[in-house]
Amino acid sequence: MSIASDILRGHTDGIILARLCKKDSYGYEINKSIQKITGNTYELKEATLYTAFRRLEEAGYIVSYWGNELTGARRRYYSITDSGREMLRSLRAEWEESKRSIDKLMDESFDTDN
Amino acid sequence: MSIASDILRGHTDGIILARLCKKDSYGYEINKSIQKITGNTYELKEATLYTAFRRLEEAGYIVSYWGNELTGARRRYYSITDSGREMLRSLRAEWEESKRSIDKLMDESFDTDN
DNA sequence: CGATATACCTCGCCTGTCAAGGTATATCAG
DNA sequence: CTGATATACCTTGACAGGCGAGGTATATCG
Repeated sequence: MSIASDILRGHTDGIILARLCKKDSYGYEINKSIQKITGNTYELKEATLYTAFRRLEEAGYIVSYWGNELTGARRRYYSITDSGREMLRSLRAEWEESKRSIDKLMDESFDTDN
Repeated sequence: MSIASDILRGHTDGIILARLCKKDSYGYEINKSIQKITGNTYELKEATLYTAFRRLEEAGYIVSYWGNELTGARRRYYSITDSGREMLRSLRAEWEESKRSIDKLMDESFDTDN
């Protein structure tokens, strides 16, 4: 099962930052690791991924540099900044909070008496 | 803390259907109950709510009818259809699945060895 | 030599959110 | 009686993120 793009939206930035918080990486690798971790459930389309990189770099959350591969295609590496780490912290908190809310709202047993 | 609109997106339909699965209701009441349940964390803006009703009704997931209030402003009630109940089942499943994936991806302790 | 994997990128469409604006009824304080 | 607030509905247009479709280049393997 693949996840609707409307659900992906809003998590893209956090997911990328979370990956980069582990280690510097590049587009292709990040994409593969996301697929691997989720067993192909969650997939960022390339266009989505690269627009996200532009957005995050412009916002100062990541910086990029070219790798010096001696063979194969060139890679553009990304590195998370302090400001990016802080953003990530806040996105994780938002995720926990929204998860709780959505769980309540989607739960069939939950009820109000208003 | 309020939740970013990019996270709301993708859950709006499911949340509305979940509310209507309990009982027929109308826009204003649904909105208030969402706020109450989540302690004002999750808030659908009116414009968003009413666009969602149009969308869901056009898709055949809900039907509407005017209430016969003897006093106060008129209310348009919504009722979930069989097709809507089926959609809700599938949205709940998608939520569980995406929650698991995003949890893994946002988790700081999780790692790959690729 | 053609297919496949790695690796990058952009353009333009589509869709859902929402600020801003509007309508109408009822209640309550001053 | 007047103004504020709550209830209750609605539309328009701007905006932003996802992504289909298209493109480039290198390396490997049958």
